[in-house]
Amino acid sequence: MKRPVSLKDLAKELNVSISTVSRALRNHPDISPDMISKVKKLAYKYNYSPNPLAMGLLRQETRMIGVIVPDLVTHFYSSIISGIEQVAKQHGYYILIASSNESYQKEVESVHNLLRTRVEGLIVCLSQETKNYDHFNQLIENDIPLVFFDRVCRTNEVPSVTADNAEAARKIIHHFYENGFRRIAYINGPDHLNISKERLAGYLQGLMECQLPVDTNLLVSCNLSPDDAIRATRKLLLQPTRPDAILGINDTVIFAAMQEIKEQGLQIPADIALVGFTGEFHSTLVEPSLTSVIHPTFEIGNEAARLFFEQVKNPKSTVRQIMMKTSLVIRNSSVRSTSNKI
Amino acid sequence: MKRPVSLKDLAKELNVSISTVSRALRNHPDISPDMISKVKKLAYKYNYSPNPLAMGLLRQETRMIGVIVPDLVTHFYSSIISGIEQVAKQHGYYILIASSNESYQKEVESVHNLLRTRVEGLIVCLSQETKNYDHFNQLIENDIPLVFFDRVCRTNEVPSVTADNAEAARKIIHHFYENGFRRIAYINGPDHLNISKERLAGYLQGLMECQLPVDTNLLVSCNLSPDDAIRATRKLLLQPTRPDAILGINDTVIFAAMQEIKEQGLQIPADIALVGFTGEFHSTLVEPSLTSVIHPTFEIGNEAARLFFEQVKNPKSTVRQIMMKTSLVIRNSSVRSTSNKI
DNA sequence: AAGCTTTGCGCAAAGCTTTGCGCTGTTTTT
DNA sequence: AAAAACAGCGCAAAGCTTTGCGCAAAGCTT
Repeated sequence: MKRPVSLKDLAKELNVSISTVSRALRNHPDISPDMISKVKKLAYKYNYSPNPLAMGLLRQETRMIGVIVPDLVTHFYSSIISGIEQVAKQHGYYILIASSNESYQKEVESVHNLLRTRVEGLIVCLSQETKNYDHFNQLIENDIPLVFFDRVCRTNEVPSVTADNAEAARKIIHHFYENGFRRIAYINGPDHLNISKERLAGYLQGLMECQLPVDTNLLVSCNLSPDDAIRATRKLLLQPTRPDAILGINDTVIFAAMQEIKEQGLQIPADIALVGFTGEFHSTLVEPSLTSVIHPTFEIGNEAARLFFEQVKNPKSTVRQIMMKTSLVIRNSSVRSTSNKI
Repeated sequence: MKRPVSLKDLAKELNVSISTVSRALRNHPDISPDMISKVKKLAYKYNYSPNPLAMGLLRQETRMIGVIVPDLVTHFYSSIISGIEQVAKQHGYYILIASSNESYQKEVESVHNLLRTRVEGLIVCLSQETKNYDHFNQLIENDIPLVFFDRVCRTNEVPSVTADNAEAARKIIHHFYENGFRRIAYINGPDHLNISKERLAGYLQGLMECQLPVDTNLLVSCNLSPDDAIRATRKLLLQPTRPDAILGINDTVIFAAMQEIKEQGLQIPADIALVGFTGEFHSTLVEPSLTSVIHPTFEIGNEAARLFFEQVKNPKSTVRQIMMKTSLVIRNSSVRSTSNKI
């Protein structure tokens, strides 16, 4: 791999100093028009572009953002990453992606690795396992830009973008209620996650508003793996009186539930209605199509990046929390009417 | 954002020269044990880590790989990216991801942008639109490491990783044949793509081997969007004698076809059998579950990265083409027996 | 024609790291 | 005890860019 041409190379060929070449390329008034055009011509010929390493060293900026997500292969995260990338690009920034694979250990490592590479800051969605948040101290203490999204923490110190989880869960309960469902179960995620807490709160509030009793038998938790979701579903189905509707903390969980319910020969939504969260792409393709809360993933990424650049511009900017509106898309898994929707 | 500590900072605090600090941290024999431990202690205290920009400048390496994919949100690509990332990490490299969004224009831009940031090379899957390959000249002429995967070009100059597309398509035809299907249609992708050509070749060979006639009415093309796939499907369904089986160039296409077929009130696989390509995650969730050729995506990423590092180590290494074995996973969309598989 | 301004360019430092070489002061050799 | 060896550290360059300042030559003023 040949070394790219540098100012030095151009300067040598033109028999001028490096500074002259540098100034010529930037149209500095000290440089004669003749020289400017000669330099630019040569630069074009050799396809010169400034070395970002040198610039980074000089300006103390790398124009790179570290992004940590629980996984790369879920549509939810990749779509958010797309959203981040779009805004980053507009600012001339690149993103460095690291996946925690839902592991606290790997998340901590990723934070350190990314900081070592001198990213200018981090945009992070916490791993499922993460309960301790000390690995962000270094960022916070040194005013290194940091933004959380979806799964967040330390919200009084760190800006974040989340969905209106409680509100969304509330709406789902009302939707179930209006469609005649009364024994509404909820498969929650790990207790320490904000998304779990918020959605649970919405679930409870929804029940209250609909004057439905809270039955703790209808409340189960799982880590977010399909296997554990199946286990949780079985637990629900073993109740003396089965739930007639299940809300899942996300679509992965609800897909697993769906599989288990079918396995047991039950009909959806005749026997049990389902509603998921986050609106993975295949919601429309499963049978029956899945009612789900759609997250504006791309926009969440956009907003997260914008919060990031707010901090880059002003390290002491106020800590803002952005809450994104979700929308409940009603499909066949939660309505008993014979008319097929969507 | 505070500046990270540098060797200079450590040197000043210890009243020694920068070189001494640098050598101490690397256990250089010229440095006394006392000094070494003093330096290391301080470095640990201040959490020192070498500035990669300075190192990059010195060693003329950035330890970054540019990766260009048609999109970020498909499981196929994000999984391959995971595979690339794994091997990259092992080598202490980071990857810079750019999405072409299936646009030739954006692909060309991405190549230039990434080269400007001084990535050490590129791992690329061509966009659907790309028919001209000149934007890779710069890489090839300057021995900058380059690897293609899945959608490839200039294979005598550039190493690549592909799937055994022809073989896979062939096997699908045989599978259809064995299950009693005779009018087998194929929805192909853009003609200029190698994956289109190869799968078409396998389709034709499969027909021949099964002694089925080639009916050009059963051969339609689409760009890879769901909308165009629906259009192509309609065209097939309008035939005087409908096909009784459809092979799609990938799962996105076949999902669209599935939707359209259901829309028209036809049964799968009773009226029409389906087989897809690339094995997106939700294949198991659709109804009926989709028979599909599974690509070893993660391994494709691994291999691509390995080919990349072969070039990094030896710029003149031989141009290798790796072909990965796929596997046909048979589910319900392509078998008429009453016994449910998977 | 002498002095002043302007024009056009080069020097050098800073940002950070590694490393060949040189330089002291001490220890060992004979 | 003088010479040789060695231990332990610093200088400076290289990698690339920008920019304040200095300097020379040319042009201008009166």
